[in-house]
Amino acid sequence: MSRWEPNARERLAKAALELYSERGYERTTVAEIAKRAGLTERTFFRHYADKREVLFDGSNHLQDLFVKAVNDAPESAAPIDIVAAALEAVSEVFVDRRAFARKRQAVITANAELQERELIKLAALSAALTDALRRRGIAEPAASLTAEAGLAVFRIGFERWVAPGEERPMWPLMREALAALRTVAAGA
Amino acid sequence: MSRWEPNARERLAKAALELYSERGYERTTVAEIAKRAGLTERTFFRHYADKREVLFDGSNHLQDLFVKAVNDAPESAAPIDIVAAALEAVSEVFVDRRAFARKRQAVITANAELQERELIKLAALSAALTDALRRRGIAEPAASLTAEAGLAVFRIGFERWVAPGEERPMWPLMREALAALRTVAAGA
DNA sequence: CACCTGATGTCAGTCACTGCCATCGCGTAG
DNA sequence: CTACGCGATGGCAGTGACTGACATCAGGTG
Repeated sequence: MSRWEPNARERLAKAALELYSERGYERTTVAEIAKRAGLTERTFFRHYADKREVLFDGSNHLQDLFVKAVNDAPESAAPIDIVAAALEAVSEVFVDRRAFARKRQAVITANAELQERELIKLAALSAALTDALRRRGIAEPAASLTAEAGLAVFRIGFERWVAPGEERPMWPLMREALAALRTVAAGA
Repeated sequence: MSRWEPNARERLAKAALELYSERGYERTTVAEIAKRAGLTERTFFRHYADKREVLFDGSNHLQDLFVKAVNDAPESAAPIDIVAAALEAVSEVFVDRRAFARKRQAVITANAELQERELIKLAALSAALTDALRRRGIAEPAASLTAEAGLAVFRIGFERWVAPGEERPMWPLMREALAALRTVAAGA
């Protein structure tokens, strides 16, 4: 038997989400999170850079997924179709995660600091997408705009997917948002 | 003669930008900013909610401008043309502010926390634009997407406008980015 | 002249976050 | 088998952002 319980990082993330849900982000101290996870405050900061980051562990994974999907799109695809393919691939991964996503999103929506962190994660994702598109030979500013527009679609689709009462899977919602973007940009 | 020097708020903003430029945001303490402005730390926090906000006093003004321009666009204009009109109106206001904008932007670019704050200000702007578009009868998700796409154009245009060496006025840069968006979204 | 108001100062306190050093079970070189 | 180093953790003091409560005082008001 090892000296410490395993999965310290996961225990911290779980404790944090619980506490943020129960009494709100601001009224939760890092010491409380650590205590619930059976650890100390100092150890929390060894696993997560700050009190917000504990909610954003999945961001890197999402970014990798997006980039991989862009890389895997057919050679001949137009920028907007590459983005569509990436959105479809990413949508698959969220199957069975709606309950967790709703809980997490409720916490984030209730606090401006957490929204800031979410926005910068999305901005990093946008930059990674832009890079991936440029590596496929798409020039600026088309690469940036495609990434930005694609993420706008993702945000709106995700927002609807986690909305209370919504039960459709993610991909159809993404497809709807994408169609709306095409219409708007065409000048309708 | 009054008891205190006037324009405390402006003095704080000026001192903050100077210090953030000189030694970086992180290595500047609020006490130092207050001291340079001839005030105390406590007074700083009476004028600005936090250490970051002192760089974002102009955000509300920008948002008002955007919304007004949307409201003033011709009745018959399509969503994307409303956004174009707003971008043109906003561009006028930045004439003669390039030096200040560059200094401020350099500080923000050098620090992740400041970028977070900038992103949430832009998100608030996006929400305000969405509202304004909806009040003009544009339905969702077209309103959101138009606002998001419009802001993507603004970000890219602004980025180029403050880039070193760039001397063209803002509006032509915005027009170029807008044209690129149309092309991308059309599926080219 | 007495009173009120608004902008500021003072001070103590909380909490996020960091640097430094100590602890100790475990694997491994010798 | 033993000594040694490693890795994850704890303990602790310190800095700095931010807040709440109370004091101060010039100038306007009745």
